[in-house]
Amino acid sequence: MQRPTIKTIAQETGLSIATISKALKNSPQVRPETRAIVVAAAERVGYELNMHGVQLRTGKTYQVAAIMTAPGPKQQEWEGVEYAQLLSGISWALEESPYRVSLYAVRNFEESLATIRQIVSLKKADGIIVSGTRADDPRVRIMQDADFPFVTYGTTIHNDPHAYVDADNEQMIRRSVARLVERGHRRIALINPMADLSYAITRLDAYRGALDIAGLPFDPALVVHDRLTPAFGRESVLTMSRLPDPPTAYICANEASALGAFSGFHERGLVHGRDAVINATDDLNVSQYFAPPITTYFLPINEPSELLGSYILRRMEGEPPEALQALIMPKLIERSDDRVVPKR
Amino acid sequence: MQRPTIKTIAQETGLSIATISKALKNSPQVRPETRAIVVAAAERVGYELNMHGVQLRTGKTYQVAAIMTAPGPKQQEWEGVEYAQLLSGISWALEESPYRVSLYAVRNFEESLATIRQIVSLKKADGIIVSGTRADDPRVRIMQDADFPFVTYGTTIHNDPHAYVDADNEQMIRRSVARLVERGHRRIALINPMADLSYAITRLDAYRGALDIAGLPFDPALVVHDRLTPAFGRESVLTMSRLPDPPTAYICANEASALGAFSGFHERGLVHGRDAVINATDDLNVSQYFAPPITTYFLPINEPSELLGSYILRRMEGEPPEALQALIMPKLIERSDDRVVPKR
DNA sequence: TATCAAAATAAAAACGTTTAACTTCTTTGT
DNA sequence: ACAAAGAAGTTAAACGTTTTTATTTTGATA
Repeated sequence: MQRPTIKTIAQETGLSIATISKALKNSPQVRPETRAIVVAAAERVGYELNMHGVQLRTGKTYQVAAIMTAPGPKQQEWEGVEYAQLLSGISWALEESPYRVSLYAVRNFEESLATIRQIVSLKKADGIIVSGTRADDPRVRIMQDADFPFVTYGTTIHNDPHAYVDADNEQMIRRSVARLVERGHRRIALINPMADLSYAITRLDAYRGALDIAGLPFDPALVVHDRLTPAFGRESVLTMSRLPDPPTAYICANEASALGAFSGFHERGLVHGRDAVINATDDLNVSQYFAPPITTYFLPINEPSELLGSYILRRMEGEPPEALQALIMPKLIERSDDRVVPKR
Repeated sequence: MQRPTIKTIAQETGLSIATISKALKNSPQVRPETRAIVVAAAERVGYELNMHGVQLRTGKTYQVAAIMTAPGPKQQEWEGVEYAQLLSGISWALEESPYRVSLYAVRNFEESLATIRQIVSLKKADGIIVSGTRADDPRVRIMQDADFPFVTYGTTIHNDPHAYVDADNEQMIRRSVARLVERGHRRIALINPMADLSYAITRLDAYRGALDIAGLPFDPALVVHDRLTPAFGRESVLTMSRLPDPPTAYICANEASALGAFSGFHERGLVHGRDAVINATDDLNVSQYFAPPITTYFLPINEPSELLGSYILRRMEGEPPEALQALIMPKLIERSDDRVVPKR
């Protein structure tokens, strides 16, 4: 027995396939009574819309492309693990819609650029979600030029306005620094993501601004940029703790680097809360299990990810991008006093 | 200007669309010279196959459904993070093929069952990759009954043979236990995944077998089953360390639970290597950053994930499932001596 | 050179849907 | 009472491909 089509329903009801099609999509051209008959018949025969027909006819793909930048296979590091939660959040937001998440794993920025170019020009999806935005992001421009719906996870700085979701990095860093200064810290390290990422710049600027306000000097030796792996956090601590005037606080951009920082503490014999402290930005709620638990700004990743999903839906419906911008302020979770007794 | 189709090429070359179609798929029915002409023309006009037409005509979807079981949004726990790497591995394995990974996030087993039922009956994908297998898995049976290509990440115990990829849990646990026994441990705890998962049973059986061989008694109080979150690892340590005769070694099923176990150590004032030790199964290579680093069986997750990708491709090509089964033995990484001085 | 089989190409139908254009029927306004 | 307008439905074409069937071309043979 074949899968029923609108033709099946047409025969079943004696109506034409055009009417069936219209009835099923609630066109005002068909009478409510007729629609009821059609719907009943569809129900009876177990009809389900065949997307392939729709896609061919309308050119819509009903796919949302999620561009996932993950390091290559050789690169065995704890990086980008929050992507799992990000994807599931997006997927759930699309659940009630006919759209599916189609995954495009890429190794680096260039690949993501090429992939996006292809998706846009060959219309392999109806919308794109992309993360790891740069200050001036060519991918954003490509999609804007083609008038292609997209949402970024992360802001840009020099691009025209577009739909985005991001944590409020600016506020987060300003308050982090201010709080540490209040607690007597004068040498605060910033473990920052890759320098070309937009939020690295935002964080750095906020950091410098906060230092200014506190009347503290900016020391480039206390700022590092790289991929946010544990290895990076570890190396940073190993290096900076050897400075003549080492930091008493480390602000880590995520939990992976914070974990690595702990590893560096262990290696150097540093004790958290005595020699220095670690703060972090948390989106997996894992810092509470560190020993000791650390103070973090916590933004449960499902929030931005579900927002990404609903934004791309609304963007594909034609809503203007200006209405689809969210900066979310993470919640401060103070798990540690974070005071450090000044040496001597 | 419209996107070129085979019709464009037909006009361009003066051939019929049937010939174009055949030429482009290397049918022996078309002369090499003709094919050359067609290919050249296709190149010239920048032709790309339109999948929608193909899909409608052939019924193939060129989608591989990846069923991702992730806890609901409220459930803010570090769980299932390795899924990100899993998905990217699969996605890379499919890169050269026309197939794409389509993501289906589900909250629990029942949802995954329903989702798979739907994918199979409505043919929403050409193949399925599913994880979290149970000893007797109804999803496997559904797919087998429908003769639907699939690969599981994880074995089953009571199902008919099918394609799978898994770590060799049996060997891993046997050797883990034997190694700990060699180092003087007589009370070894097993932090195991949910009891209905196939690998929980495999691990438990191996654990009992290894204890038997070592002449040690089996104590049910030393075995716990639950979702592998840090919270679970932590709770397990908090509880077990209060036993009259507490364990001196904890074998954790993944890194999340191992991290939680450390948190439990910290809470109880236990020192790793003095009071007890933690071993784990590692697929993200993160245990090296614990303080102190712990001994693990390491299986870089990209290995099984790329295997999953290539297996599903071969399965969709019609290879028999018996040829597509892999049990991978993780590599022992001894980061700690793991001897514990007996109390008193 | 005529014949025939084989090889190469063309024609046409089909996959399931949407939609523009058309027909029929009913209602409304003068 | 009748034309015009509106409502509800139908017809037919179209989206881009594959594949079955039909037709033409080619080359070998008698």
